[in-house]
Parts: sequence; structure tokens; C-alpha cells
Amino acid sequence: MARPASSQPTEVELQILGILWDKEAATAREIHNEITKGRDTNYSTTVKMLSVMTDKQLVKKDESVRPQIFQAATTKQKTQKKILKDVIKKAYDGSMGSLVLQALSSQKATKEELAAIREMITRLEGDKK
Amino acid sequence: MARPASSQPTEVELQILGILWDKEAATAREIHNEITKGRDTNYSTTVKMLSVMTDKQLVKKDESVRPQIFQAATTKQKTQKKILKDVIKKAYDGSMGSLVLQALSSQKATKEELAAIREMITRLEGDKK
DNA sequence: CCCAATTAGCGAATTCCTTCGCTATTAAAC
DNA sequence: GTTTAATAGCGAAGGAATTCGCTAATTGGG
Repeated sequence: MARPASSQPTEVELQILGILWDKEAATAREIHNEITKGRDTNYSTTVKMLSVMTDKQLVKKDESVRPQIFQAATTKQKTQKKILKDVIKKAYDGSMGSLVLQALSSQKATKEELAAIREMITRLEGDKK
Repeated sequence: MARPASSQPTEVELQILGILWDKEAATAREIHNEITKGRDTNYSTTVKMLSVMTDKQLVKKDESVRPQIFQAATTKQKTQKKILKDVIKKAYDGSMGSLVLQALSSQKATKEELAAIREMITRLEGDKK
């Protein structure tokens, strides 16, 4: 009679993962300092989140050093892909194409991004032949 | 000391919205029947979710008829865009381009989709000049 | 070695989301 | 008009996510 645990990292978890992807590895204090640049939160909360995330295997903890050091357990790419896949399924009827078209039409892109995307398309169309 | 309400429709809410976007309008019973095609749930639950969603203004309820009729309060497009924007911000460092590139590289697309995307790119590049 | 400060951990509080049981209201059948 | 069935609504249960207070353990400075 309850809600199933989300299969994706939550928003707060993603923020922490983002920091770890940037820094490669960090202590709780370092992570906390990054977080508090953007919003106010207690050090205990950060530590607790790291503990929860360790249990969920979202991060790895090296206890052999002090202070302990944390690392993301999965790559940014893998996590992003999982999230993307989920969104396409939940909100785009499973159609990647419609997501891409909408992304292009509703968000700004730089010339460079457009060029990169065009190149990717060309490559994919080549494969199809 | 708690979790803020999600700014996006939840998964169950999205499922109901999806049904309403398809059907245009539907009774609780019709919605429930659609839901139970894919998973087992109680009629009361469906009704309750519709009540919650009405309060959240995710759906509109016509009480003048019986049985009552529900409609999505927002278009599919608008909701999708909001979700997409959120994902780009939360998981793609705000970069639409990197999301699109990853979508293209990790999910299959039909020839038609690729062509449509290419055309869209061409149009956007034209605007840039 | 002792004291102060930092780090680590736990449990409880709180809100959100989803579920259902139970009751009431309305419509349909007879 | 009474019985039967379907519809509508409410409250509470219960797990998930996020928060912090308080305590314990460890470290560094004197």
C-alpha cells in the first residue's frame, strides 16, 4: 500500500552525483560545500544522503582513508541514458524521435550543437543504407 | 523537514494524463479500464488519483453530467516540454545538445524520424544566418 | 596527553505519493 | 418504490524521500 522506490536517482541524489562526476572523488565536506553554494542545507543531511546513496549503491565509499572519500558508482553517461530512456517511455510514448524534435524546437541550441547533431544524423543515415 | 512536492506529474499521474490525451475525455471507469490493461489496481485508487489530480489542476472535471467526465488540463506538448526542460536541467547540465546527441546515439530511430530531425536542423540553421 | 574541532552515524520527524476500505450518493432494474 | 449496482468521496495506512538533532569516534593543536 505504498509507493515503489524510484528506479532513478532522485533530484538531490542527482545533484550529489553531478558533483562527484565533476570532481571524480570528494569528501563529505567537499560535497557539502558544493551543495551549499546553491542552497542551504545541513552538513548532517549531506552525510545522511551519502549514507543512503551508499546503501543504494549509487556511490562508493573508501573507508580506509580519513576523511572518507566518495565516488560515483556509475558513469554520468550510463545514468543519463537510463534517465533518458525512462523519460521517453513515460512521457513520449517510447518515441525517441518525438523527444528529439521537441527538444530542438523548444530549446535554444548553439550553432556548434546543431552542427554536431547534423553530423550525427548523417552518420546514422549512412548506416541505414 | 521534508520533501517538496514534485513540480512534474508523477508516473501514475502521467499514465492517467496519457490516457486522457488519447481519448480527449473519459469517465473514471473508462480510465480505470485502461489502467488495468497494464497493471492491477483498485477502482477506488483511480478515483482517488483523479481527485488528487483535480486538486492539483492536472485534470478538469465536469460534474454536470453523470458519470462525471475528466479531461487533461494541459496539452500533451506543454507537459512534455516542461518535463524535458526539467530533465535537461537536472541531468544534462542544461545542455539540450548533449541530450539530443545522446538520444540519437543510444536509441533506435526510423528513417522517417531521422529525416524529420534533419529537416528541423536545416530549418534552425537557416534561422541562425 | 588533553581539549577543541571535525567527521561519521543513527533515529526520528515530516511531507509526499499511492493504496485501499468504507460510506454515501446516484442511477438502473425489477 | 424497493432492491441492486455502479459511481463518488474521504480518511487513514504505509513506504519513500529529505531533513536535522544528538551522540560517538577520530583527528590536530597546544
